[in-house]
Amino acid sequence: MATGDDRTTRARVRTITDLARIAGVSPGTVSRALAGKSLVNAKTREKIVGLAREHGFRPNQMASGLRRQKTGVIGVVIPLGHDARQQISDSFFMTLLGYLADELTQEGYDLMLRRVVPGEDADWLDRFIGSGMIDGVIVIGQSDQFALIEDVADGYLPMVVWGNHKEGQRHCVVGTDNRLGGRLAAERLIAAGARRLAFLGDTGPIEFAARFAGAEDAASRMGVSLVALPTLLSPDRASEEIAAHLAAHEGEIDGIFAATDTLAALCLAALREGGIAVPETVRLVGFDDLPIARQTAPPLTTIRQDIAAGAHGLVQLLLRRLAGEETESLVLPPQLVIRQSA
Amino acid sequence: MATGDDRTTRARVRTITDLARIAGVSPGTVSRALAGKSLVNAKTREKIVGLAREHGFRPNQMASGLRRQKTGVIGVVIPLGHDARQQISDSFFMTLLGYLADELTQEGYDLMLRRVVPGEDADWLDRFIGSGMIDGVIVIGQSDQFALIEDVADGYLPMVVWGNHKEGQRHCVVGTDNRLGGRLAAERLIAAGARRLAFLGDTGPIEFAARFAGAEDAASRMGVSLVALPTLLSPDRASEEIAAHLAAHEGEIDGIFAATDTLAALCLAALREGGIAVPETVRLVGFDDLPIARQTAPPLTTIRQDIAAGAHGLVQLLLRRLAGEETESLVLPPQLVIRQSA
DNA sequence: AGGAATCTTGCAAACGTTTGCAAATTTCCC
DNA sequence: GGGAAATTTGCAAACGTTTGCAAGATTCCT
Repeated sequence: MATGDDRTTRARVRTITDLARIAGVSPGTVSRALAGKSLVNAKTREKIVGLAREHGFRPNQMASGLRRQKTGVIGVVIPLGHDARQQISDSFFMTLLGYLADELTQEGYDLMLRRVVPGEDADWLDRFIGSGMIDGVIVIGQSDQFALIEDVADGYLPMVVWGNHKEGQRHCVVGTDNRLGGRLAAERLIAAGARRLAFLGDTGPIEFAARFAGAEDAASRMGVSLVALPTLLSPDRASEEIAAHLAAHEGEIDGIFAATDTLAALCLAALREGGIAVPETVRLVGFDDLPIARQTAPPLTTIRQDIAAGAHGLVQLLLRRLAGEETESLVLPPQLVIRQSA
Repeated sequence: MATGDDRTTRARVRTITDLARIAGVSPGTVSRALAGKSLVNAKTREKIVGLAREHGFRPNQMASGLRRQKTGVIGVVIPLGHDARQQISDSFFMTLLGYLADELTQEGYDLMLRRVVPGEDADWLDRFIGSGMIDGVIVIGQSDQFALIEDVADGYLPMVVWGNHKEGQRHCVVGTDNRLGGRLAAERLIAAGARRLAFLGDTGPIEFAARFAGAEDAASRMGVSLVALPTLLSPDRASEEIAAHLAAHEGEIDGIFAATDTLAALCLAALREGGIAVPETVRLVGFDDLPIARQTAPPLTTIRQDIAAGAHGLVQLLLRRLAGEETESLVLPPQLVIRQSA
């Protein structure tokens, strides 16, 4: 057996031409056989496929990509607006990335990942698209690059973005209805007895701004107060910042809507530290429904984003755009998950 | 201005030949100019680079890759041994992935991500390597594929694996000294007053087995007992399982070493549920030092893996292997982080 | 049996870069 | 000013695959 293997494997077969020589046919035929085209005789195909397997041959994707003018690779890019956001956003974006990997694999695409810092590289999106390495691109998070993305969208069809939907925008986006989510959160706090609300989080990023706006909608409709407690979101500083906010508003707040479960968890720790009972004294609602939401004490009431559905939507829309179709954006409904913090 | 732009951009310049025509030189010269080679006259280069920028031209990476026989892409593959492990492993692996993305970008490489289920696709590693799309590969986690990875390592140099180091193995691995970590955990539990220890986690995966072995070392040396409480690690079932374990060993255990912070967090919840005081009645130590470890109540004492250092090591070793060097494995020291759970 | 219709195959030209080689140009030195 | 040396360019052949076209086999029908 070993000798047999040695003999057949002796000259490594790396190209379709090598295989053609061994099989006694032309390279074109091998190509057609391996591609499973119907233009090749069944017996010939069988023989070629057998030989390919035996020699562990796989056609070179680069050459194939070059010739066919498509690569079978989808680019996934995460713009990091300010470094500070990076760590906080990780948990959510990374989970989304995992689902994306699964969805794309299932559709036969590979995934090329890039993190970029737009500040250092104004050209990030064009560069990725122009590289010729990817058939389409998924942008995870608009960060502060809304305008640039809009520009690119005008001349480049196969792009889908995870983020917030804004009336009349030109790029195709998939995302949760943040405003509705914010409303649900505030309504829950109010239903749980809160009358003096606070929003914990930076209102700069567009998604967070929408969550805040939704909360404002509910608060003003129900006639309760709402104050914004901006945080830098830098993971090291967030804890102190939150504690400072809580101290500054001691006794003036009885319901907190955190922009993110991660922030909510930190907030919960700060409240515990301060001896403030949750949910008795202060009610708390998070956003995302990350795994951590289940594991805090008490478990977090939160607004769930359906990450799996989001990934699915991103990929399906992208596929249709790859086929040349102009697609609409997709706005997913958030869902209130009641646990024990509110 | 608009007219000027229109005129120059009129015929989209997509290939190096297009640009050559405009610049009045040969394609070869353009190629050399853009590559920054010294064989081209400074003035010519300047002109060409200027035109390239003006027209937003970027050389096609596929063609370049094909010709140069290198792609500038590193494959990162996550084998999912059994589906069950997937979700639990996410938190740690995804963080590692983030750091890898940064390290690789910094070195000028792109990252191609693949998740594979070895059970469904026995050929996963060869297929990735043979695709011709990547210059090297980083495997995140050995899962249950140790033997297969060893085989591949014999014939393929540019591969580095995150995982456990085993005496005499042939593939280059970067990872934490799990056994030492296990010892540190057990020693901490004992120092905190525990005498009847338990290990919470599946001892199947090789990393976890090593952690358990390390704990055994310490336990037997110090003359305390240690029992293994295997868990399936499927996220839905884990909670119930842990609760069952705790109930079964009620009062017989005063120190728990959880294989993972995620498990430790679940365990903490179960203990709280059962009204068992931590760390007074039962001491608890986790592993990884994930962000969550800081946010539980009480915060977790845990064994820290330096993920950033791991990512750095993986990339540096891979680079040396790409240069043809045979490299040794890299074993990183774990670090005990004392918080309040033990 | 003879030709039309259908299958299979081979040929050769792409896909867009890079690069060894040699030709053309410039610079330098005596 | 003349030739050697150095610099700058162009030419054309790769890299490994796919695919339109046409030629060669087969099959089928009358």
